[in-house]
Amino acid sequence: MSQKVYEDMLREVGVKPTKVRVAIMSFISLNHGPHTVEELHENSSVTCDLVTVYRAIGLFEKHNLIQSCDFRDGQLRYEYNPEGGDHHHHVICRTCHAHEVVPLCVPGKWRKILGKLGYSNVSHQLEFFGLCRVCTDSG
Amino acid sequence: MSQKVYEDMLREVGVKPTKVRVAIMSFISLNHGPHTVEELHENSSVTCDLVTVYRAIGLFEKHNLIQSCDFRDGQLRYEYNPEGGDHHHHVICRTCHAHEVVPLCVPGKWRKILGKLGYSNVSHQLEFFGLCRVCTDSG
DNA sequence: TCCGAAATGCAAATCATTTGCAAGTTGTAT
DNA sequence: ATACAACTTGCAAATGATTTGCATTTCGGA
Repeated sequence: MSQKVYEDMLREVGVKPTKVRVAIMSFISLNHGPHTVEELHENSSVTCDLVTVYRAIGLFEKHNLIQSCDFRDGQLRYEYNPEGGDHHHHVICRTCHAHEVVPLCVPGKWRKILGKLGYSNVSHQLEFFGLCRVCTDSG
Repeated sequence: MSQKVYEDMLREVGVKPTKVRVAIMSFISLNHGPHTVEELHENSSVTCDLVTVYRAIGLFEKHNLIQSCDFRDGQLRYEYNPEGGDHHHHVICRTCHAHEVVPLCVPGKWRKILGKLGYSNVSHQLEFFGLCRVCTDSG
């Protein structure tokens, strides 16, 4: 397979492409939707300790290969961080925790502002919280 | 004092204005900057159990009186959620955890989009993460 | 004043995430 | 090839914010 793509992806940011890391990176790249660490652990094509998954995603996130989402349900989720286009966020129901994609992202010009503040390598985490239609009606 | 302001603020959303809640609400309204639960517990003008603070902010957040910020350092922070103007977000250094205000917020028109998705009572959580000047230089 | 619902304090549980350490793996230079 | 040093992994245990259960207290309305 083209493991190579993911190996290179890791090498590019200075992360040694071990078997486990490549497997997780591959899974996260190919499967949409933010995944819990548990999910990554269960579904990646390589068997490893849960701790190893934590360590891998820690690295990935540090190097901006993935981004985290906080649905406020006690565990973080992670999602592939595409360089360009497909960036988006989520809206989560405060009551039933249903969630869906919000096809919006913060304006590009904000990067400039953050640059002026002296920050480099900036990522962001944005989630919307509200009451979904069902919960609005029944609440 | 004009405790009354805060009592009314709570009553308006259907939260019984107990002494503790009013004290916390008052503190959070008057003191800028996101506060950890610990900080609220220590600095509010009323002595109460830490658990009570958790329960109070849980209520406040549910009713959108406050918003949470996740600096990714293991504890959530909370901040007064002003109806109109002063809304803003933060940028946090991934390395040294320094943080400062980013005087930006998501465009108002997004509310409409979220409304169309069927969500009411929408709030959001937005944080930027990057490397501050110091850490960029030394890293 | 009395009653019942809601709020609080205290103690203990929960549970995602982190850490320490020993063992295994990898790349590199000899 | 071989050996070394650095890095990665697994396992077990710790950490620490947040939540939960329950008995007691408080508060507003009858």
